[in-house]
Amino acid sequence: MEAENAHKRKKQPEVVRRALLDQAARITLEQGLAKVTFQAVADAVGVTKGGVMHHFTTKNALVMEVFHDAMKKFELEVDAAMAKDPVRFGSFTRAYINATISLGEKGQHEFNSQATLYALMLGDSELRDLWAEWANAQLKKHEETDNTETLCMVRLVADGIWLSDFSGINISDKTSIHKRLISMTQSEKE
Amino acid sequence: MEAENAHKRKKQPEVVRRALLDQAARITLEQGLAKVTFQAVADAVGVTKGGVMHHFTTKNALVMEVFHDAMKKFELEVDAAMAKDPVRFGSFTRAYINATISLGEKGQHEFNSQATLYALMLGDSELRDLWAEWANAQLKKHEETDNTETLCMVRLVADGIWLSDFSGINISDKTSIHKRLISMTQSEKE
DNA sequence: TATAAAATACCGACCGTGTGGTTTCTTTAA
DNA sequence: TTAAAGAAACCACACGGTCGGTATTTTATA
Repeated sequence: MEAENAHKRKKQPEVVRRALLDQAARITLEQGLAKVTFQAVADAVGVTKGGVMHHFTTKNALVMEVFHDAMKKFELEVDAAMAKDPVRFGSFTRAYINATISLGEKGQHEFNSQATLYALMLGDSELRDLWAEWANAQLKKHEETDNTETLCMVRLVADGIWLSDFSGINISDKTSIHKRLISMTQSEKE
Repeated sequence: MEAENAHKRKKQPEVVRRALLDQAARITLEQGLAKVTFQAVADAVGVTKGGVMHHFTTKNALVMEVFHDAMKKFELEVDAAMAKDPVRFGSFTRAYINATISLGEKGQHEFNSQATLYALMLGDSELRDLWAEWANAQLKKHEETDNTETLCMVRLVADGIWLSDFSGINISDKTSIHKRLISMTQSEKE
């Protein structure tokens, strides 16, 4: 996607739109919500500011779309993982921690949808409300299989790990904790 | 602190400075780092933009001071709690969760230093580095009494709870979880 | 102790820049 | 040929930052 050919290149609205969403999400993760400007997103995709605004009329609209996109991705990821899980009890929590904790090599921020969600939500109180509503709905949706206190705590640890990763704090043995969390989801007694 | 008397009022640099730091922290918590402008802080304290800039030459300087202030407060709070704790093992972790989790009535954001730290740090990558360095140092400082995996997980739960509170997600019984966390810090076996 | 001088605290008008947003024009696909 | 996709040149405004001024404290000196 070169900027040089300028607007002589082939028109691929869906491709451009996808790229805009992806790059906006990337900038959010790497530099924070404040750095997500029309110009920055436009530059990242190789398009002009006007081009971005053709797809997303306002900045708020752009951010909202990125947020909804990440929510959708996250939900799909969780649902897919749950579908593959033979055990019902705790299946949501297991899917949740796998989607939240990135076990790759540390140092570089994982580009997962949960991280995008958090980074967006933490920087904007309007999004925070949206997020809270959606997250509470998710919890309700899976309360039949995942409403014990232990499972709640397991998810909270996952959130804590994400926070640590995001801010660059050392966790001695993430893999070991991950295993332990998984095993905690497998005994039904409280 | 009235704006009307203009600059004929009595000069109280320390009082003004304290108020500026406090209000900047409050705005950060309630509206995010982006809304912390010279003008906004000035208005909140009842002083002019120039007045703010007399105390903090640049915005970065202001934010840094707020951050250091919150770090200091948090450290004092933790150290004080540890000093009162008769048991050595896990004392840092107990102090940490008490300083992090606010058990007050939900709905309104607790104005604690840990929350300020997180809200600031999450919105600025430079602060994130500072934070990571400091937090890692804190961990090292207390590794003698608090370096087991279980204690680490307990602290991660506390972080997760803060995140949930901050974003407005329901946690069924926070008090119960809190008790359980405390009890988890009291048996030394892994 | 009285008072002049120096330093400090604070005000308010101003500037440059970058941002979100508007408008108009050009290119391309249907 | 027409409507969508995108470019490009704008605009208004809020923000960070500068500057010169004024009132108040503090300090130095007689």
